[in-house]
This record gives sequence, structure tokens and C-alpha cells, in this order.
Amino acid sequence: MAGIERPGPLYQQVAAAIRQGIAEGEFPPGTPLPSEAQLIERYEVSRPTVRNAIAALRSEGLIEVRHGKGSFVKGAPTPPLTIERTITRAGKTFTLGHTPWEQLHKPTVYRTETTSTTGPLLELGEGEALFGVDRVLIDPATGARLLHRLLIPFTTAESAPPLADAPDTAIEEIYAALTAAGHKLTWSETVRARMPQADERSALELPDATPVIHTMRVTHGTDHQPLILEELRASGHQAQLSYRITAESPRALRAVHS
Amino acid sequence: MAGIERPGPLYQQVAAAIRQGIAEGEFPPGTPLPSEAQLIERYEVSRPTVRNAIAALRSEGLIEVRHGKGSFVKGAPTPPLTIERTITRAGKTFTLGHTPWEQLHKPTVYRTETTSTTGPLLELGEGEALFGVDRVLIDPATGARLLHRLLIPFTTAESAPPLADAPDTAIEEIYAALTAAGHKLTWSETVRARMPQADERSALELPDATPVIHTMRVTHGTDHQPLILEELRASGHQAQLSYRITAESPRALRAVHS
DNA sequence: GGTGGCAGCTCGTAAGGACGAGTGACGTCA
DNA sequence: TGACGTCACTCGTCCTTACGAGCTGCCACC
Repeated sequence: MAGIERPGPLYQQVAAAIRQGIAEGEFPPGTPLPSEAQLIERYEVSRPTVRNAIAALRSEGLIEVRHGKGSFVKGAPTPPLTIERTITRAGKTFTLGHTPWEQLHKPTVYRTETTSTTGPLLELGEGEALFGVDRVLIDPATGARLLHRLLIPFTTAESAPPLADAPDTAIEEIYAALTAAGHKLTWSETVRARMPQADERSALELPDATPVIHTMRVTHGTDHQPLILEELRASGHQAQLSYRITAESPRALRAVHS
Repeated sequence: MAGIERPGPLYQQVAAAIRQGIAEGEFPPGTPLPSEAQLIERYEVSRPTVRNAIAALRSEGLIEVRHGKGSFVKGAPTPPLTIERTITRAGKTFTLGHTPWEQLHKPTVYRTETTSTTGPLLELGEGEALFGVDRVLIDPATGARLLHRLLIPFTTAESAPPLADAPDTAIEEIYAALTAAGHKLTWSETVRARMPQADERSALELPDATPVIHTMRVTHGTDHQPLILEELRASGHQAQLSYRITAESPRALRAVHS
């Protein structure tokens, strides 16, 4: 390789040199890197070595490769869209999601069954009948996409009349219907970071090396019985979740980090 | 390739065949895949093709490659450790974290400055002086690791005497000290999913293709001024966060998903 | 019997050649 | 003038060959 010999595998040295070039502004965001052939000449290495280096930078999310065009430096990661998942106490506004989403299609409504993942959350066995409602939500400002899924057990749908007829009602209407049916709602939500599945990669238009942030929210009724399950999946590059937490009695802070 | 010709690149066909073998139980979790040489014979392809297929499976997190030993099918992802980030209303218990963590080392205490990320969260400019306290927490049951970082602005440390002397106090002691200093605490927390940086990969002992789940929690005082910033980073494979949400007035559910 | 070294397995890195496929610009032909 | 085909450029896939490095078990030597 041209210049000073550094330790480690050659392709790592090439990757480090390109990384440095990006950091120092030699390759500004949005511009194409030198082509593979040029990198071969420049660093005096073989094509596999160059491609290996490029693969490393790709998996770090630093660059993006477009067939027939070249390798492009990615812009600084856009400040991710914040999705409010918040509640404040006593009468203040209660946001379950960023407001101005647009729906890409009409909601997809289908019948499905509980799985080994969703069953326990709904306190049902496996194979119990559910309504499924899938939505693709888009933030008009940034184009960020969200996959939203609603799973409604038949028993819940029957207990709240509007649901059985039209499960593709807006979320707040569903909450309203459940409240009207006499339920006092609480929610519990788990958040995971994981790599996308193939269908998520295409639906969310995820580039390489992009994790998804995945939440499962269970709405509980008065006796804490699970009523519905909401799933939200978004690109880790485009979305972050935000929670606001209020404590009633500060004395309750014991028993943390023993 | 042996057998029926399927469409698409050869290495994808090989990857698909191995994927199928894993799904069908031919290669159970924990067992080694056939070696590269054997896969070459079996599918009648060259070594780069086999390695390309293996790289694809690796980046999906399906297998794990150990130098000198072989490629191993990963076990089903262990049910991740749930970290409670919860609050319930009015007097009930308030858990800021899973309780029985062990510390790997003594906390590392150092002086640092706000960055373009942490400054705005603490409502400070860039380059303002901070105490930093880093901890590596381990769940004794599963071995799951957590990186915990506490950033304390000097002004906060001065306003609560114990902090200036010993910033490496346990978290609940810090909250207690802040409360004793007259603050009525609230918290806001953001959650992101992203790929690890090199230092996180080693500190959390992350395998390939493992995202991290990263939370930033700001503790606010009586006038909502930011007091301290807590960062928590964990493997997406090992940890999930859990929130419990309670609403005071169900009428406040309007203005969701317009 | 114990211990060290070597052999033979694994994957990691590297070179070099060949061809296919996507893209865009240019020039030619109608 | 307009449309289409060609060509030059990009990256994608695939092959062969070679050697280095981590790991393990066998075997010979002490």
C-alpha cells in the first residue's frame, strides 16, 4: 500500500485510509468515492482488497454503493425523527405517537393467530384467532416510514362493538371504544433493537447495516387483562422513541442499582 | 450448483440452501456447519462463492464464525433480559432499572466536556465541564452486559454537596441527594437502535451484526432544568426495555394518529 | 508417564483474471 | 430534430491459486 506501512490486514488499512479521507473532508458527504479501479491504483492493492475495504465501510454505514454509479459518502445521519411515547400525570396531554403521520395505503385487515411471541403478551395460547391491521405510516416532512400493526383478539373485538365491524378504525377511536365499553386503560410497552428481516428491509427501504427499533405495546383493561397488541417498527437511522417519566413520591427511588 | 438451478446469484442460492438446512434441522443450533472445503464440494462452487454466502448468513446473525474452528449455527436468540424503565402513578414502586446488577469494575470517574450531542440535552453549550462516571454492569444470571454512563454538570454537583466529593455514588443516592437539595425530579428518556462503535463492540462483547439499544435519560429538577444525564447501552440481542404507562384521564387520548 | 512439537484441520487475507449487468452520455441514423 | 443504439464507465459475480494464522489432537521424544 502506498505510504507508511501500518499494522493489521491490508484491507483494514485501506478502509482506515478512506475513513480518514472522509473525516478530513477529502471525500465530502454525498460525493462519490474514487472508483474501485482508481482505489486499486491509488493504494496499489488488488480488487478483492479494495472491495473488502469498501464492504467494511458499508457495514459501518459510512458509505453507500450504487451499482453502475459508484460508492457515495453518506451524509451525516439525519437527526432521527422523535416519536413521543409519553405520558405525563394528571390531565396533561397524552401523546401515543407523533401526530401528523400519513398512511401510505389503506390499512390491510386480515385474520391471523397468536404466535409464541404474541400469545403470552396477550395472555392467550398459541393459535388463538386475531384480527390483524397493518399500516405503513410516513412522516411527510422527512419521509421516514413506520410499520404499525394492530392485533385484536376476537374476544376484545366482541366486547367493543365497533371493532368487530371495522377493525381498521384509527387507533384513538379504538381506545375510545374500549373506554366506552367500560375499560380503564393502562399500557405496557417493550422496546428492542434488532436487525431487520427481509420484508422489513424492503418495506422500510432500509440501507445496509441499519437496525430496526421494535416496540410491542399491550393495552390492558380494568382488571389488567390484555385487550390489544400494537407493534411499531421503524428504521433505527430514522426514528427514536421518547418517554417522559414523572414520579409521585421521591422516596420510592430505593432499590435501584444495589 | 448441485440440484435444481434457482434464479439469482450463485452465492445467494448457496446461502438459501444453508438457511433451509438450518430451518429444517439439518444443522441444529450450536453445531458447526460443514467447513468451507466441504461446502465447496457439496454445492460445486468456488471458495469465494462459499465465503460470500457465509458472509450473508453472518450479517443476518444466523451463524457465527470462529477462526480455526468453523462456522456455528447460532442458537435461538435467548429471550432478552428485560430492563424495567417504568413508572406507575401515585405511590407505587418506581423502578429505574433491573435490580440485581453487579459491577464489573469500580466506577471510572473522569472530567469531560459537553459535546454537540450531550450539550443540548443538558441545555448547556459545547465544551462545558462535566463529571463522567462510567460503569460496566453485569446481570449475574445471564451474563448480559450494560454500559452505564452518568454525566453531571459542575453546577449540579455543586448544588448537591455529596456529588462534588464523590460522583461515583450509586444512582439512587444521587437522586436522593438531588431530592434532598430541594428538587422535584422528573425524567425524559430517548431510545435509539443503532450499530455499535468499535469500543462498544469490545466492551459489550458483541458478535457480528448485533445492534445496540441506547437510551439517554435526562433528570430534570423542579423548574424542569436538566440536572444529570444518564446513558445506557446494551446489546440488542441481550436486552430489551420495558415501560409501563398509566393515563389519568382517558379523554386525553385525542390527537393520536390523525 | 508427561510434555512438547508437528501435522492437519479450520478460517483469514491476498492476488489476478474473466465476464455480466446497471447507468449515462454521445453519436448516428431516420 | 428526435429516437435509438452503442460504448465507456461503474459495480456485481465468479473462478483459481496461494499463503498466513488459530486450533486440536496425535505422536515421538525425554
